[in-house]
Amino acid sequence: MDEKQKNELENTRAQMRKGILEFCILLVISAGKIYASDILKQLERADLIVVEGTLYPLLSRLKNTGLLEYTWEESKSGPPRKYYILTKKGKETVKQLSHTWGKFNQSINSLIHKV
Amino acid sequence: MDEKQKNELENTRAQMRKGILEFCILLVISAGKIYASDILKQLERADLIVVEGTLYPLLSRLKNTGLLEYTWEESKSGPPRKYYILTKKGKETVKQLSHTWGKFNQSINSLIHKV
DNA sequence: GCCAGGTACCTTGCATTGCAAGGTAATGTA
DNA sequence: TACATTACCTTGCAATGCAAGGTACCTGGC
Repeated sequence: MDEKQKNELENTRAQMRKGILEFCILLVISAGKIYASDILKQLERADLIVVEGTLYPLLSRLKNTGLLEYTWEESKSGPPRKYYILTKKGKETVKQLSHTWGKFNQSINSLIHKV
Repeated sequence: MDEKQKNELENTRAQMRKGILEFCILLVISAGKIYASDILKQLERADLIVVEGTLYPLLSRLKNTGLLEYTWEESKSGPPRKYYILTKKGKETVKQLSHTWGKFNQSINSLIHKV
């Protein structure tokens, strides 16, 4: 496999990752209050590469659309942290998106099995 | 559920769709030679919304990166058609992407089950 | 023959958004 | 006080999906 193809592959993977990013972040937060740096660690543990410059604007967007809210909390070892939780709307959205995810899975499986 | 939330939801869904688009197109083509308009129909049947303005540039890109090639064929009822097939590289890539898809599925499941 | 309608391919311009890079500020430690 | 660490945030660029509009070929009715 040559360099060009590797890049193409990595690019497509990146696109997939982007697509599920927002969903994954909501999933992580749905597990309980959490702040940005820890969200990054959780996602990394799930093999999803995300960086700060992506996460912060996204969190702001999700807050502005009413899916998230946050509270400041002091830390024992550093500056204060913004702890995010899902709003009621956020929880509903996660449910809907889980369903959507299932649907896409079906779509892809139906395409795969035609081969 | 209000209008704003619906939009937010639809937006996130659109992002997911985008992410898997390229993969899905390759899957469709992997089933056998096919031309653009029929690709659109196949995707629609799998509940994936795609439009011409998205598909054509993407097909060109995939051709340029060597994943696809095409041949012109006359039609019995209209202008000639570009029939696409996967190259060897394309087939490899589809395999890789199927694997990637499985991985993302795992990631998401691991996140879901933490809740 | 000619033109209306259908089919098929393609391009332009805009808006969204992930990401690299760089910046600010609070706290802890030497 | 200086430096490191942790945490939050912003700017500018590049990629890309999509709406809208455009070109060209073919068929069938007149």
